[in-house]
Amino acid sequence: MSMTGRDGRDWEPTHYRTHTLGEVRDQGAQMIGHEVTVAGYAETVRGRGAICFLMLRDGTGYLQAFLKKDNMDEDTFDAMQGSSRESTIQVTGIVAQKRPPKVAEGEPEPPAEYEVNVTSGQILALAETPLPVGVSDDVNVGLDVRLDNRHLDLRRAHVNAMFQLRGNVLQYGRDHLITEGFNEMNSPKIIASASEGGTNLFPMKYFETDAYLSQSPQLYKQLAVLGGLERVFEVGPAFRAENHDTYRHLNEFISFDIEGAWMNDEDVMCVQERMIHHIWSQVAANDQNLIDIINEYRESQGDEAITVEVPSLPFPRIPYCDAIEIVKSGGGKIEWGDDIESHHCDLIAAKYPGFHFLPRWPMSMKPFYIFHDETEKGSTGGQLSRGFDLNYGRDEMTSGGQREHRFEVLEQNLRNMDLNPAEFTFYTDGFRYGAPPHAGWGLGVARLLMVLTGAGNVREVVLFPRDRNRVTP
RNA sequence: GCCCCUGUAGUGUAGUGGCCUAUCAUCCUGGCUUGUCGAGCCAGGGACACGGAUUCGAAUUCCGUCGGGGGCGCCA
Repeated sequence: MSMTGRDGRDWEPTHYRTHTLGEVRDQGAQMIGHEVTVAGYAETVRGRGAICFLMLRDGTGYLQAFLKKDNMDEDTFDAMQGSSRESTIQVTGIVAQKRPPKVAEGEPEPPAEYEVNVTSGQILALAETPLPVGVSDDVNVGLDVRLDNRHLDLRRAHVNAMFQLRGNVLQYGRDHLITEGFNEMNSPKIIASASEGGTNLFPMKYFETDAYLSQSPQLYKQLAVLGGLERVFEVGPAFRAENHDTYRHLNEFISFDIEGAWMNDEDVMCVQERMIHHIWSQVAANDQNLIDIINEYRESQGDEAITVEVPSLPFPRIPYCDAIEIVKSGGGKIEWGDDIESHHCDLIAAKYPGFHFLPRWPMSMKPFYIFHDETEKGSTGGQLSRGFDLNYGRDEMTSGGQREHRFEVLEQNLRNMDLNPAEFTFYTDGFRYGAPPHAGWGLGVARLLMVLTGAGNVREVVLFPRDRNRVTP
């Protein structure tokens, strides 16, 4: 005997239950008269004296347990009738058809529903009252209160759906990269020095030595490629000690990172758009139930429903020089060599609201390890690079590029940026013994989820976000 | 780091110097109810972030502290 799990597959029964709630709900017709043991959270407890209705919830759905004082031990009955919302309860009983609810004259009869007529059971864990976050309350709880009580927030249907979707998205991304020959790897998160210039590192003590939390797997995935793994990817955390406080930044975030040998920037942009296309296609094909749950909540809050529109390929490419012109013609103040800031992105997004690549940034704006072709110059004669971003609307999802594989050029790039090559040997040493041309990118998983779920804040789609003001829970 | 906004029961809110012994919903506690399903009915409970100032009088005005939100920079 197996039971039907949340994913629709057969699960082995466990010590605490013979069936899932969704299974009894869906297949109750064939189960009438059979004894089942189920368990779940008590979402509501409606008492009527000598009878009691317990609405149980597990990962698969809802099922009503019907308790009658005459049918069971009286102390057990009283305990369950007096239990608080969100307590976990196990019941054993006989599957039966529910009595149909009263319907107004002329209304159609609703389809048959099933319940468990309880004969025995126990409270597994009683919930304290009151709940800091009402799981089914019709109030709009603030994000900070929710994050302080994420374990309860997660019991809410739409929140739970978002994180199920997140897990699926990671799986679809992995699946796609594996079909393209990428090998999953893991890089160290404790490092002795910067693996990528620019951002602030979190210092830590590694025994008697100073060390840092890794800000990026950049160097390590390159070394793996140099070593002949050819195509690698990693899904892992990056840590950045920056004092930003916006809807799209965290100090710890998960990135989807790839690196591939014998590839240039255009090659890995193609990998990325195929991967995103695959993720969106799979979500559209498999996860409409989760999207529906999210939309049910959104509609209750007066928010517009989200739809999964699979983006068409290829994504538009808007080279930096063209992007500057779009910003200028939209009234933005910008010159060649300036960074494209958020308010500039708004102007570009007006023309390209979906996914779009911004390739060929000025070399002067990119790190020393980005590849450049000396024949590629910008409209004012500045050196262009093979670095790119991927934006969705105004938001940056990815940055990536072809990497410089020639040792001498790496050293020259450092000198051009007034950096001392002697201080970057941790990076450049890997390139002394020959290196294939290669390229890669890092994609913010939470930012991708924001697009997919319509979340207005990256914290919505990160279980336990870490920002400047939050290290707990 | 800079700029702007904000802090009222467990949660979400009303409140603009006296009508506040502070509104409403949800919630919580107790009681009634042998078919509820947004259960119902009855009774009860719970808050002005903290410290100072102005004033006859402060939830309301001002200052400080500590929280929270938004924007910018930078980034994924």
